[in-house]
Amino acid sequence: MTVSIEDVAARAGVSTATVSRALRGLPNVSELTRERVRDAARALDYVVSPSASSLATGRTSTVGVVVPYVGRWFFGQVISGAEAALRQSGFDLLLYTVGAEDSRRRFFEELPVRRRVDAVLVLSLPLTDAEVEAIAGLRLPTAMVGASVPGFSSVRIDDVGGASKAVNHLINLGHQRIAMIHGAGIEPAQFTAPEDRRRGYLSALSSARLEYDASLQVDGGFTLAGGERAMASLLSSKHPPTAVFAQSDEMAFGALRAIRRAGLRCPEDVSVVGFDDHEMAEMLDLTTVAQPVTEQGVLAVGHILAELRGEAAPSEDLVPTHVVIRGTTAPPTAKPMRSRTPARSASRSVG
Amino acid sequence: MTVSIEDVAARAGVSTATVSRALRGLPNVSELTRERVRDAARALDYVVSPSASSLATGRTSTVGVVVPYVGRWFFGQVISGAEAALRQSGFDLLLYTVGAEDSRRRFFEELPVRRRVDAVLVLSLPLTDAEVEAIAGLRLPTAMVGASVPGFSSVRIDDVGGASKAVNHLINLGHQRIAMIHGAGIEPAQFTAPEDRRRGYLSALSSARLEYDASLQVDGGFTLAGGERAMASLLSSKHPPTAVFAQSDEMAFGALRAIRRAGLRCPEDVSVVGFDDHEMAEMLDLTTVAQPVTEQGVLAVGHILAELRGEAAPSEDLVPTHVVIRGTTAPPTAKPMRSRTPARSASRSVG
DNA sequence: ATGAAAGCGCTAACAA
DNA sequence: TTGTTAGCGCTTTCAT
Repeated sequence: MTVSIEDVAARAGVSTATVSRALRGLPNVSELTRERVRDAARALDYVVSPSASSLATGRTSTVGVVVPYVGRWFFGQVISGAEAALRQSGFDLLLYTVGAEDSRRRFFEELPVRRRVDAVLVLSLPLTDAEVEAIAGLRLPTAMVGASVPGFSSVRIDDVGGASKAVNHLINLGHQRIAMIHGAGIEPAQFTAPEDRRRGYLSALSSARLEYDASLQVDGGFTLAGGERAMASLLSSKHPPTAVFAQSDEMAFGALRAIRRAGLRCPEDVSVVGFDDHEMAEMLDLTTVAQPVTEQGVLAVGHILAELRGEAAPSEDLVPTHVVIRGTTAPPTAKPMRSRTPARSASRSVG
Repeated sequence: MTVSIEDVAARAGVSTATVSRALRGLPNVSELTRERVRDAARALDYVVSPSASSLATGRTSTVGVVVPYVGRWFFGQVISGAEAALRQSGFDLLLYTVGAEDSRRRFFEELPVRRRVDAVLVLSLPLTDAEVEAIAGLRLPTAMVGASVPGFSSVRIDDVGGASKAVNHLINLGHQRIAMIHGAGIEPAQFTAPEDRRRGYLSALSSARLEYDASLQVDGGFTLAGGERAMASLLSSKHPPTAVFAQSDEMAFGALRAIRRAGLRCPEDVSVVGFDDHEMAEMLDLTTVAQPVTEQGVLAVGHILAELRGEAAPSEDLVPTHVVIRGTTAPPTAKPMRSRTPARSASRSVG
């Protein structure tokens, strides 16, 4: 029923070995034979059986991509980049979504990628030590995006630099009380973004000799709702900030909503900077720190392909970010926001 | 180096056939032997070789998922649902992104899924006749999401019903001039959503005996920017609508931006309803038509699994939608928006 | 440059 | 219930 290499060999009048060589473009095949084989293959509509071929070679031409969620903009973009790069090199992409706790546990316990893939790509997944060990036990080229683990290739953005750029932007506008909505929760150590972004925040503040106020740092759990809660709590503190740096755009969106619901305006009453340049950031006119996204997927694939070719040892990429200035940041207004009564409105200067 | 079924057989003191049977849970294996085999396998950390096994069986335990883009919320959600359902049944998911024109062409020409998958899932991809034929030539169980092709299983939402619900909501609020931002561009015939949603729109209008005005239908190309342009053109027409039904949330977001930029307010000046219940719809307080998303992926997988088991012929699912009322819809205000001067505001009656 | 043949690791028919 | 054995379709020495 299905046409095999033997059929092609018969039709081309050569051995199966020659068909194999000819079709894979190996040298040591005369151009004439190669052409004849190609014609036969085309005529029979022949396709190699990947299973037979990987059984024989031990290679699968497949890369496993492990990701917490598809469906979140960021991951989707990175996957796109990775897939394009893989496809171009003749690799297939096997997807493993491990966002849910049980699927995650199962993945690392059973390691379904075993024997199925030549390499692994782990996207933005903060791994526990045990998980790192499980992956390492695979002894497969592995690259991480958004996390850095010794012994593995990784692609990350310059979180420290990005955060301080964001905060510097606020400082340059004249803000002095700058809060941060962070996402440092119970995440395992490999997820360095929250800590790095905090370091960037702190270093920008201290360079500008601004006072350090621990109460200005509040957890938003990297979610929209969390960002909203965090902002609400900042707005109801005794001495609210005039500007907020959110460690992610989603939290910034939540912050914007909290501001709106509080009857305040952004940027007039509070400035907000996000981080990511989420697809909706432009829509919401959010000033934010942009990072190359698709590109990170491409770079990560570059690492594993190089390792597969035996060309390179694991290495790390740090890709740059840049601030995109939009409408949610402005100089602080002259009067404190808690006195927004009509009577005094004349006392306010813009910018 | 790698442990094979023979090693397990040796250790368990049985034949490889028995190991195979025992591990796959086939009957005709005594519980005692099965246990011994399991122990041996566990002790040796044995995993079957998928390539060997599929070479022998002809099955791959893999399903190819073809999608225009990952990275768009909707597709990501559907993929999530599909992946979970597949994983649960022991299938792997091979991802094919064919959004770019060249990757799409390559996919349908070379059909890289041949010999690699047991079934195919096509997500929200309007296929040309030639493409449909290519897929059909695979002779593999195939399911479509968001499109319906004779001979294939499909899962779609009730676009007609959803659209008319949305428009009825506006009508019930008292609107009379209701525009539609659609996405009927050059899409191939399989993508029925734009046309179905238009039918729902028209039927709601005619049931309410509202006049038909072709100039109220404008193309937004299913993108945010397109929606913005479409809204801008509606707002600059001689007789602007008081409400707009956008065929997708993304276009609705664009419409909201156009409204804001025009210095108008939503819903005071114009009401807007979207379609999808995009993750950002809540954030933007957009009234919209919600559809089950993840579930469509699950249902589609159900179809192909049933076909794989030989249990069912291709069939179609039509899943229901419901309107989620949020803050972008309200009764039309008493005065026409082009005369937003206090003097004339009394001259208009509410719906 | 080409061919013969031995696997790769499993499954499934058939025997026992 | 278990074992024997013949493939599944390819790649890769090793000869020629």
